[in-house]
Amino acid sequence: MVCISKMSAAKTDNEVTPLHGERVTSQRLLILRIIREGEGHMDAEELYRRATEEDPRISLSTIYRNLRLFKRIGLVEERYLGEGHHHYELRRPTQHHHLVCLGCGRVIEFECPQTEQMREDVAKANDFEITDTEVYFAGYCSSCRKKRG
Amino acid sequence: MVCISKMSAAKTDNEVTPLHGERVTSQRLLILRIIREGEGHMDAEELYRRATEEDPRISLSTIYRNLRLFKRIGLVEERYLGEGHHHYELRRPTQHHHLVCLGCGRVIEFECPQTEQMREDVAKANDFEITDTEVYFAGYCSSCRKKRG
DNA sequence: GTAGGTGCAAAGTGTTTGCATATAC
DNA sequence: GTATATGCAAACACTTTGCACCTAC
Repeated sequence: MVCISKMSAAKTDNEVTPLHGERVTSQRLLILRIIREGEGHMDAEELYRRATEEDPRISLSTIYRNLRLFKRIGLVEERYLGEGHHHYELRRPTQHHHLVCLGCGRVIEFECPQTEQMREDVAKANDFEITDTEVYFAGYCSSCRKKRG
Repeated sequence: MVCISKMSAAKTDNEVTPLHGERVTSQRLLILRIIREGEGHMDAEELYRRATEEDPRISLSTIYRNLRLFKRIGLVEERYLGEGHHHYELRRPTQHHHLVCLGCGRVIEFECPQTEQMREDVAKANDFEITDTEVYFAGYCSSCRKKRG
């Protein structure tokens, strides 16, 4: 379930409510829906590809413009998982992190309660207000390890 | 002190020893020295700018090519700290992580012993061999918070 | 009606590559 | 001498922007 500050996306498209002067356009609904359905890590290109299937006239700049918007209003999070471009996912209430296989590119999500404590410690120690947290591990999964001996 | 698998850089340039067939060129020495002296987070452009001051003929592609080499042989680590490009730093024996101010761009490093435990847990749970670890926090430092009220 | 969003094509970044020349070994 | 690095310019991939048209409010 998504329900954040300025624009919120509910279960079905038509329930989306703009709360900030951001206009509700068919493109925005479509993009949000695809991100939601894609659950997980999609880059702009993939998002564009899928969007085009439903609305062949949609443009890549609209994708990028709206990703930036969604990011800004906190609906979507941007991740750099080490391949030269970004992945996008809906912001979820529970923090979760990423484990990436450098062999096959597979991305595994995991949760990590310790992070919360760490975050507080670091915030306090540096007098920061921390708004973003990310833990990133990379390595090789068991099947990729087998392949390379 | 830096002393890793295939090529090692010691205190002064001339002590550098290639251990892997990688040739020791003046450009490589220069780049490594600048990364070392720059201590911290320099992007390729900044590295290039400084290198040009000492060797006006050095080219940006040499910078990139060698950054890739250094990364591959484990001398240097690449970090994406969220501004559309990478930062590079010498690999150090102690794991450290990054706290970035979204207001002024300042990067603070911190260490975090808990991460080691986390890493082991995640590796075990997913049957991974984890080779890279990164914890990234972003937010606002105290002076940027004041500015924006 | 108007501020704001879209599509398109063009421009920007950051990064990589092909090739002839130069250099470490 | 030969394999490997370099410099240069050209190509790339990802992302942003300018502008005329369109649409949500």
